[in-house]
Amino acid sequence: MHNDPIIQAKQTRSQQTQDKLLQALSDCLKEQFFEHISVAQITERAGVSVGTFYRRFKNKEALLPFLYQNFGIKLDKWVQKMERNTKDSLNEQVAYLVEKMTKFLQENAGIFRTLHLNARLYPEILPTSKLNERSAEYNRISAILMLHPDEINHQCAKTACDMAIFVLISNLIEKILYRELTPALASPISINDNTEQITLMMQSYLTANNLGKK
Amino acid sequence: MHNDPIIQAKQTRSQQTQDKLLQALSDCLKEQFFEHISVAQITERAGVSVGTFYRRFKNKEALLPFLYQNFGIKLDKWVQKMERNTKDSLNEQVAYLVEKMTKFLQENAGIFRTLHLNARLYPEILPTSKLNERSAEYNRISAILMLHPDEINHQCAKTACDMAIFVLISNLIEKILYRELTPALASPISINDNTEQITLMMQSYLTANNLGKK
Amino acid sequence: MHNDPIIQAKQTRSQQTQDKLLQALSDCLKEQFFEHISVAQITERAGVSVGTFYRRFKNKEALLPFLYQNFGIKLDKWVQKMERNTKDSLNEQVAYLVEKMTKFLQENAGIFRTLHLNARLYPEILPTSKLNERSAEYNRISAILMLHPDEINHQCAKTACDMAIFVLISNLIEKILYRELTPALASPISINDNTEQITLMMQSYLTANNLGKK
Amino acid sequence: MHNDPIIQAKQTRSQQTQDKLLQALSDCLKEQFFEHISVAQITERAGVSVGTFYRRFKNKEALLPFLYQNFGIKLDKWVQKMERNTKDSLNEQVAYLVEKMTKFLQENAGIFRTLHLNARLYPEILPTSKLNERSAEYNRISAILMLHPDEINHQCAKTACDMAIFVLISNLIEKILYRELTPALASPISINDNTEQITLMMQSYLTANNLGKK
DNA sequence: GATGAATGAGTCTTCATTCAT
DNA sequence: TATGAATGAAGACTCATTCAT
Repeated sequence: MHNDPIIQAKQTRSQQTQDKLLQALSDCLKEQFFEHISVAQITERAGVSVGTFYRRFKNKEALLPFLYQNFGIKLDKWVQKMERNTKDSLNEQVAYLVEKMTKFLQENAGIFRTLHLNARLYPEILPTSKLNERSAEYNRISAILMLHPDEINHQCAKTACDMAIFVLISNLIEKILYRELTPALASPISINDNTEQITLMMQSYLTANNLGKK
Repeated sequence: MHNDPIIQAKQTRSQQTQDKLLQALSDCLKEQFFEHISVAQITERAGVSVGTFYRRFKNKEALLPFLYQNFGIKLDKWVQKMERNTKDSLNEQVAYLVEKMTKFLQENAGIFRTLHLNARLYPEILPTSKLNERSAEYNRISAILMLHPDEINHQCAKTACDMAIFVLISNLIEKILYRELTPALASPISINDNTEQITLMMQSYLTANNLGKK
Repeated sequence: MHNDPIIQAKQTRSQQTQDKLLQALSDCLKEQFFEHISVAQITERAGVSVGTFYRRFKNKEALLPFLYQNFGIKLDKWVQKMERNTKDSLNEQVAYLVEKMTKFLQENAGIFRTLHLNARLYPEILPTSKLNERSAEYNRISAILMLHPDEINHQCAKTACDMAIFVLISNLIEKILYRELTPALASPISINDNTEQITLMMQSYLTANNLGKK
Repeated sequence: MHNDPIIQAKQTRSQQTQDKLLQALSDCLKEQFFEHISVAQITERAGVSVGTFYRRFKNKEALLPFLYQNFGIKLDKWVQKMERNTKDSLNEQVAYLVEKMTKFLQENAGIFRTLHLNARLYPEILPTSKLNERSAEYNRISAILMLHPDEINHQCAKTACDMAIFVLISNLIEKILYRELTPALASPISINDNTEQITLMMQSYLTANNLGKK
């Protein structure tokens, strides 16, 4: 006769449906692109009726913010993990970051691809605030490199770290998320080589070695 | 009453229709994404009937290879120009390449974006052979850097050049084509800084300076 | 622990719910047509759940008879008022009736329009018995004119009075309820002129002047 | 090998479809109200596909103007007929008009009901210009009565004729189009009596007999 | 009883593709 | 051969009604 289980159950029912729908969308996204997924498909996969879908969400697009939000949590956790596992030297830190980020992208390729492409197809439906939050996380990753300021040989260490992170991410997006397409495909570098070389490139860039320029 | 002129005329007419349709598609692509363009729209813009469209092309997707082909010609010309304008030192060569490629992408952002996204949305409709041709062009760009072998301080100069080019392209795709989106947006590097820094990074990477690593 | 108060309370509560729903429907009808009002809208406005609605009423249409009934009470009161305020001469009586009826329609245009249109859109859901009751009220209005039998110059005074009332009502429906639509709109008669002229017409018709007929 | 038949055929095909759809709507309207008719119903009845419907008309509502237009032509013809068949005396003229108009409404009750109700349900979709045209036709009918100015005993003959016509139309709308509903139902006047009495009323009103008032 | 979540039939609408002319 | 009318499958969305809690 306790209230809690009942309330819990009530909350859960509603929430369960929403979760089922989000999960169904995630599943569908592994096979096809958002645009090609119909509401009927999602609801069928979720085991609910279309009406139920429209009771929760205004339309298919309304699901995306939740996807972004869920992803944000995942991303935050990952960054936290990186922040807890710092390395003693810059070079080690860079190597570790490249390795872990590669793995992170590989393991979440489906969701990453979706969000990456959606952002490009529907820039308007992304709430600006969310984007800013990503910016915060990029900063935090950059800050991890900044833990080794004396090893960074650069006019502006901050800029260098930001740039290194940005280059790394751009590189991994193409190499990991779209490895079977141009430009990744056109480039004869294997994934393993890519990991090694991008590490090397970041290290070269960040450390003293830029004396050569002028 | 000679056959030739008539056939000629027919071929020409046929060709004209095809060109008109391709042009119409290109025009439409400036305003909306391929997916959202209907056959009716294309034919209306081209001034031909839908029936005529289906006489020439199996479906809308069948237009894309032609678009890729046209782009291939453009790309080839650009690479040729790069091949003709080589620099004396590796560092100069890198700086020149970064500058020109940035400009090339900026000037053709529309078509680049379309092809880049289409490739990601419809990987299946890209004929493999076309991709290989791209691969050839990537190779040629890489080869330009290889003109300075003694300046490249690397186990495998070829790998290093390929990698440098691939990183450059990935970087420019995000920074130039999607500058208002994550990750470009989340990164605080300006476009000018990006040009400068990516040059620096490639130079650091390619030249001797990797002594620091170990 | 007496039953009465509880039952009373229950009945009251039940009745309250019903009243709330009827009131909600009335409110909605001021803004949109019955057809376009959803059960969800009504219940939301009434502050009850849809389930509760369906416990009370078979469906949305089942609300209408209650609306008609409420209106019947209003109408009855108005007729009673007319019956209490009779005039000495037929002409005066007609003028008074026209004036008051015009005002009555103007003041209740919303509900009149609704019932008038609903009756036309859903003739089947009007319980016949209710209609007969209207018939009774029409008769009572007609009877008011019949209070001046000697002034009515007609083969059948009853027929003449019934006819006069019917013509008056038809005229006011179009002129008052739908004054911005055809036929009212197409007719260049102003509302004031209409009041005056319909009075005149009824008087002409009812009084001696039908000598012309044969 | 004449062009005409072919062109004719082409024009006809397109036109035929449109006519079929309009006819189908008309047929459906005999059984149910516009609002309750689905596009699928109309196209099925017309023997064409839904796609064909949407090629001609933006949506269901887009059919209405055509219905109005067709009706306008019919109405115009009827008015012309009335204009050609004038009577020698006002009384005869009134009687003739009442008789013919009653018949006209009876024969076109379906379409009249539809237009009358639609105007009330969707006042916004009626192009104002069309309404004005009706106004012209009302004027023409009124003008027929005005052919007997010396028989009309009224301050303003024009006003009297307009009023008479408006009252007649209002009366017939309720009595003919909605004879089984309030107020027509509530009034004990038969249709035959109504014809006779409305004639009488108009005659009384228009002719000298208004001396009695004061 | 009351609640409101879930259902699913029904409607509108689009658009790729076919086919009569 | 070119045209554009016709087709119909497919998808989005609504809402009256039911039913588990």
